[in-house]
Amino acid sequence: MPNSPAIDDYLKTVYAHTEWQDAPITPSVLAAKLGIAPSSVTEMVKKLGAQGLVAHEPYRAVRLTPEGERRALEMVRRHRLIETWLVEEYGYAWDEVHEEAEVLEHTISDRLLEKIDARLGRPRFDPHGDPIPDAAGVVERVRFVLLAEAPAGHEGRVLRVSDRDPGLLRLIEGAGIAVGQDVRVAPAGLEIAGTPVALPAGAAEVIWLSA
Amino acid sequence: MPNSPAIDDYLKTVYAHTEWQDAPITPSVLAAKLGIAPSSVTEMVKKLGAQGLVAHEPYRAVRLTPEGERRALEMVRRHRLIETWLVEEYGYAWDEVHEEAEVLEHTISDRLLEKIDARLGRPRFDPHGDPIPDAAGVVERVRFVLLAEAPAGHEGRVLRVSDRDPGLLRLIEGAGIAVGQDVRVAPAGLEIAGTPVALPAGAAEVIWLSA
DNA sequence: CGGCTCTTTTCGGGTCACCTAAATATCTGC
DNA sequence: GCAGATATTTAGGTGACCCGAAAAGAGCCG
Repeated sequence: MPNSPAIDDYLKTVYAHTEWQDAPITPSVLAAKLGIAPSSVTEMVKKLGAQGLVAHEPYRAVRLTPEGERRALEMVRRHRLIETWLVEEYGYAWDEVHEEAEVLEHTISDRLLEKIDARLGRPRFDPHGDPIPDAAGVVERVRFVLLAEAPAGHEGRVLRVSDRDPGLLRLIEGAGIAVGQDVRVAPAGLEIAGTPVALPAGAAEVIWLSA
Repeated sequence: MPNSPAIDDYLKTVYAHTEWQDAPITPSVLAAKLGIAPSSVTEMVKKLGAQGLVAHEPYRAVRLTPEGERRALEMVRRHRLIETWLVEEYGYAWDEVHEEAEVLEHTISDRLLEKIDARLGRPRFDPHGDPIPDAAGVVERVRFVLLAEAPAGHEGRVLRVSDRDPGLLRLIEGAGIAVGQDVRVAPAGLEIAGTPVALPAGAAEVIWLSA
């Protein structure tokens, strides 16, 4: 059973959904994230099930099998390594890499990917703070809290900013927030080194802090 | 009329055929080069004709329209720049780049391609000696002879070695022949700096010399 | 627990790029 | 200039992946 770009995208999306929260993904959410009709998801999920890549009972959420997860991690690795590479070597800003990586992850050969990985010094996190699985599919796990759910007064480091919305990413960057920064959760925003910082609308839903 | 990888491959292949010889390509040759059935070519050529990319009357050869050539040159540029980049930056050998470039040429964005071009210093020839069209589609043209058709005693520089057959490329490299070298055509092979060099079978059909 | 809503699936279709087999046009040698 | 060989086109499919409309299941509220 050979893979295809479409299949890889499904697996990656299912995986990504559970990476920073625990509920498994439902078909409608999967459809929304992939930008396709729910009926198409039903069909494809059936195929993935037949290939042993996902477990799925009708009208229930979709989960990856171990083999499905293995392949998903492979794609996540590709995506994040490529994003890192575009930022480090080609002067892309962290909010500009997602789309290009979305395409290249399907077409760069294993060989080139390995050279890229080596050249970057086998990075363990991408520019958004997401961990990059190693070639064996092992991922670093860190304890985290979503900013929207962190109590006021919580102190931590900005671990990750979701790369789903480039516009929001730019606003967040404009507000002076960067991955790796030490921050403190204020009643209505963040404090960086004691200085309060106003957050763009929706930002608390895409910023993760260390626990 | 959006492009597709398939369409781009047709245009590029039609263009490539007339680049180093003059007869326009026939459907069967096109099918052979693309590795698909002749009937598929008929169908696709009809579509390309409807889009104004090729001129074709039934049972005749296929020619590019100006617009078709423009797009073909765009693809040729992509292919050759990517090949050059893989050799210069990622340590690929000149016989290893073709396949990777074949895929990446369809998926690298204009923006990344431009950065690659700039980083390489806007090269005008690729590792096989093929000229790289500039962003406006202008190509360097050089007077050339196919080795198989050069008279014994002819002296010239190795301009180009076709990249179609990686195995043959390796044999040619193994024989000590490289792009840019000054050579002399001997009755049964080549002379490099007076030393006769034996040629692998078929090599004379893929090596071009300056006229 | 019955009805209403929202989610998911089923069903019939569509496009793209490919295929094989069969028909037809062109070319070549005599 | 005609027969046979060869090239090309037509006709009828196929597999991926997607769609919208309609049917069916699941969840919830009174």
